[in-house]
Amino acid sequence: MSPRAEATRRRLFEATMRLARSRGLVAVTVDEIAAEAGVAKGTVYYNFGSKDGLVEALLRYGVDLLAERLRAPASDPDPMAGLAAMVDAALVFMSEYPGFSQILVSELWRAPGRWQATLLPLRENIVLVLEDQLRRVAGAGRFPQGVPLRTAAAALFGTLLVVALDWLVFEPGRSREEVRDAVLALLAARAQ
Amino acid sequence: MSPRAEATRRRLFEATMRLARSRGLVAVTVDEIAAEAGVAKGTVYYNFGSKDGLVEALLRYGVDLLAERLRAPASDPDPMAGLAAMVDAALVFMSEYPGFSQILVSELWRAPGRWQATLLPLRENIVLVLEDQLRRVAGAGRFPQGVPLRTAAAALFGTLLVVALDWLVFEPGRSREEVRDAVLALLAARAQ
Amino acid sequence: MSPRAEATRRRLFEATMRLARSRGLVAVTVDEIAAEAGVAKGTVYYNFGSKDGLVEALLRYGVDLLAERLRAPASDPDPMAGLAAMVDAALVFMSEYPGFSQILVSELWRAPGRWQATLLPLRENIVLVLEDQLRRVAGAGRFPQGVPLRTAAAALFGTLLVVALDWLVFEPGRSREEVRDAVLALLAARAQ
Amino acid sequence: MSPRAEATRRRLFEATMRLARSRGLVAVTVDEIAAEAGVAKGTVYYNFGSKDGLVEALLRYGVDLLAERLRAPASDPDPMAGLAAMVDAALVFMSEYPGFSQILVSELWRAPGRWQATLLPLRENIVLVLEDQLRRVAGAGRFPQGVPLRTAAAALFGTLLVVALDWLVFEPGRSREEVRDAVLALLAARAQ
DNA sequence: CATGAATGAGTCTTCATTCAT
DNA sequence: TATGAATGAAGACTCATTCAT
Repeated sequence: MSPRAEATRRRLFEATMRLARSRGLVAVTVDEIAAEAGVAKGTVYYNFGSKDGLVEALLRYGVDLLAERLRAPASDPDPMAGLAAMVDAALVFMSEYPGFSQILVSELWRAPGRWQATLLPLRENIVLVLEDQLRRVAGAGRFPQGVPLRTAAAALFGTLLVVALDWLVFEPGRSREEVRDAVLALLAARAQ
Repeated sequence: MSPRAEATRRRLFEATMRLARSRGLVAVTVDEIAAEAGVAKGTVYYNFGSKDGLVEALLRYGVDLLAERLRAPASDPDPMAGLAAMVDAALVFMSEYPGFSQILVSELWRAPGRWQATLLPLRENIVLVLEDQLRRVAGAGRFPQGVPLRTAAAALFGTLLVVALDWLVFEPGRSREEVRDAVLALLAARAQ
Repeated sequence: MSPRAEATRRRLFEATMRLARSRGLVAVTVDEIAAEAGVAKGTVYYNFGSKDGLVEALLRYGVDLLAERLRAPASDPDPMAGLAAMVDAALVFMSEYPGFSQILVSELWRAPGRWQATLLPLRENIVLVLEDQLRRVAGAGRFPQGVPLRTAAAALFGTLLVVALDWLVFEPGRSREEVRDAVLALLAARAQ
Repeated sequence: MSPRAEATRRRLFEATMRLARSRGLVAVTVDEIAAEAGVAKGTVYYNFGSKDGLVEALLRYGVDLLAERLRAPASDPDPMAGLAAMVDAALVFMSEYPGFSQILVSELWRAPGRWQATLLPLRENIVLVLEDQLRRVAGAGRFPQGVPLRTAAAALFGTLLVVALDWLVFEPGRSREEVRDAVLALLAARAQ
């Protein structure tokens, strides 16, 4: 793909996320997306084939970016510090891309949804990163017993999403640190 | 309102929830809703005036029902048992109305959303019920310090939603008790 | 179907035939058809579901009408007179519906075409009517041997189409009788 | 024109005929033609300026080729043998270029059609070749009186087209000789 | 009261054409 | 000379809403 096309695609992603935040993917029109990105409508179809194609590529793009951000703190020697850094990284991502977070929370639990086939493996990606970290935390004896790590990781992902959105939508004045500490405090993953 | 009209309205609500579960409110058409409910399209307009009118009435109906279910366990003399019963009641509601839960998670954090004006006061209702219960738990010394009760209640509501949806969509085989215990274990409210 | 809907459909058929004559079905837009018929565009979709649906119904409508016209002279006791009357009936139909004739000649020999599945059985209908008549002519000893009746009937149908169109497009001044006699003279189906 | 360009143009012609056979000229896109011919889309515009330019060149190319094929048997000293050879040559051409034949039958009788201005003189060419031959047949006393030769030639052209298409589309198993003999038998030109 | 045929503004999509490289 | 990314006017189709019956 040419660098020019690459840039065009990224601009279409950003435009879509900005617009979908308040109205949802379905209610955003291709005309609006093209206008917001500063390209002609045909360009969307030249690059993605359809509105659905654009959405699918956007979901991949966003989730891959989030997973990459989450993976960075995994190497921290202190598991609890690493977990805190992951929570923080997630909050950073979600405040950078509130539109994408809104899209995720809207689309992730449809049964079956138009993009389930795309989203499921992507979600798996993220949950695995979190699960690995929780395993390290558990290995350090700092995770409550009785909850399967897979379940805890999935719950952590969902909780992060909704807490971040609560923060961004209803209490944008609070600092990221506050929110991060609240999440950690609400998780049982703190010292006994 | 006549009992017959009442029944028609309820059937339209149920049809809407069934259809919106996998596609979202915006993507569901009035034709489909009428067909699914077994009435003529004109009947929707006769009863609700518009699609938005139907949606608004549905949101009120669902949230009021959920709030009512949550309020019942508040009278339990043991705050922790009451909290557990509330979590359980929420899970019961969400498994009874998975479509409504999906609608909530899709619409609650739009900024600003088409139904924000309707949803915000309704959400307030639910969060307040949870906050009151958390206050009782805190009064019994069983809630970690440092997290404002309002924030904790809001987070609890979101977490309940996403954990319930995780359960219903991805692990429908698990029992409600398991899920409830996982939620309680993951909340710091199990301190001591 | 209500009489009102019936009338609407017929008007859409007539409008489509008028417009398709000079440009072909593909080049005619649904907007134009609706405007020509004096209804809103949505009415086309309410009645036929799609442009293709309209075209398919139109093909059925036109071919059935033609077959009906052709069947009338079959009862003539004189087979040659009956054949002449059939040729005449076909020419009458084609001069009444030149647009439909143009559609037929454009669509009949696509391989495979979008409406082949619809057209093939319809064409069979017409060819059978002609074949039956040729069989009566042959029974009276007035048809050359060596050409299968099926083939002759199919060829007669095609020839009628193109001769009628030659007449309507290039020599509209000639009378129908002249054209009919030319067709009959060019066919070997005349006295030996 | 360079030989290479000549080859490119011919490949675009062949691609267009292949694609237009089942869908018609209007429904075939420049993208498809370029892909089928194995060249970039820009090459079409480089060589023909527009889609219409390509189509016009194709019509000229095909009709000239057909006329050339038809002219060859005109020198046969036996007019009936020459006519039979012409019919045969036409059938050979149409079986070699079924797509072109389909284009002709679709476009020839539009009133007025997009390519009428191009097609009419071309058609005149072919009809004249046939008319000349019929004149020779009539000179030998083997053509029925009462049908103007111009009309008979035009009808013969149309009949050849539709009989050939009937053959190619509905009865591809039959031999060309059979079809040729059927055409001749059905023409009154076999008188005596 | 209820219906369903009809409406038309608004969407998604196509595709002939242009033009920078 | 050839390419293919980009364009935007135009076309197929949707769907909330209206209204005569």
